[in-house]
Amino acid sequence: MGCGQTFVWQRDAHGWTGAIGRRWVQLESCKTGIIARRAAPVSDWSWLKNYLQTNVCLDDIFAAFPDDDLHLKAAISACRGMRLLKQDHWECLASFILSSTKQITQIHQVVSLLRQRFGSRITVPDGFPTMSAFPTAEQIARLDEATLRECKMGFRAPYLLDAARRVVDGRLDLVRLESLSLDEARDGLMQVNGVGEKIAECVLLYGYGFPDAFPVDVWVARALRECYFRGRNVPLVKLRAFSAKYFGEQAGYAQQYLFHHIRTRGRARRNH
DNA sequence: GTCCAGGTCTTCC
DNA sequence: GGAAGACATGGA
Repeated sequence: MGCGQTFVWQRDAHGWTGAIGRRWVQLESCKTGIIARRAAPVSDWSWLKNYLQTNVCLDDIFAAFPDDDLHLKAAISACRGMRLLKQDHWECLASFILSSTKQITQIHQVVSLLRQRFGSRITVPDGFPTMSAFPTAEQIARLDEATLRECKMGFRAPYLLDAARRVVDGRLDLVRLESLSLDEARDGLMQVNGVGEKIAECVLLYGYGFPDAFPVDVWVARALRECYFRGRNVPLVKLRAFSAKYFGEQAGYAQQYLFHHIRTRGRARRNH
C-alpha cells in the first residue's frame, strides 16, 4: 500500500487503513494472507479481491519477464508479493493529475485535504478517526479553481477541474476507455489538460489494468538508465521505446517492481 | 537558503 | 520537433 500506486492508505499499529470507494477498510497481513476488517460485518468481499487483484498469479507474471534479468530478479526479491491494484478510474486519474512534480508525501497531503473538504463522509467503526470518500467528478466539477487551490495543489487546480468537467459533461467517458486499445485509451486520457503520457500510463496501469502500460517517471528513468544503459543520459523517448520492446506483455509489473526497488533502496542508503 | 519532487504546457528557435 | 522556462508548494 506504500508503493506509490495509491494515496489513500495510512499505516497504523494494525496495518493499513483506507477507503475503497465508500467502504472503510483496514488491512493487515498475516502468515496465511490478508486480514480485512470493515465497519460492519459483510459477506461479499469480491470488491476487495478485485481491488487487490488476488486472482492474479504472480509466478505467471514473473515468467513473462525477460530471461535472466538480474535487476528485475533483485527488485522482485526485495518486495516479493507486491501487486498492481485495480483502482477506481476517476480517483486514479484525479490523484495522478495532482502528482506532477510533487513528492509522494505531498500528494498524500493534497489527496487527504481533498477528501476531507469535498468528499462524502463514510462510516467508520466506533473509536476510529472520521474518513471521507474521494470526491466524485461531480463534486469537484461544482467547485472553482480558487477553492481547489486551497488544498495546496497549486497550478494543478485547473487541470483537475478540466478533468472533472469533462467527465461530468461526457466528453471523457472513463468506462468506454476499458474497451479500447492501450494507444487509443492513452490518447483519450491525454485530451485532458495536464494529462501527458506519464500520467495517462499511470491511470491505465493502476486504474484499468492494462498489463503493458509503462509509466516512465524520474525514478523509473533513473532505474532504466542505471540498469540497462550503464548510467548514460539516455533521453526519455528512447527509454520509452526500449521499455515497450524489452519488458514484454507484463511490462507494467516490471515497471512497478523497478520503481519500488530504486525508491526503497535509496531510502535505505539515506538512513545509513 | 537551495534543490528538487511519480510532469505538462507554452514559447521560441 | 526539440530545448528552455514557467508553474505552486513544501520536504529534505
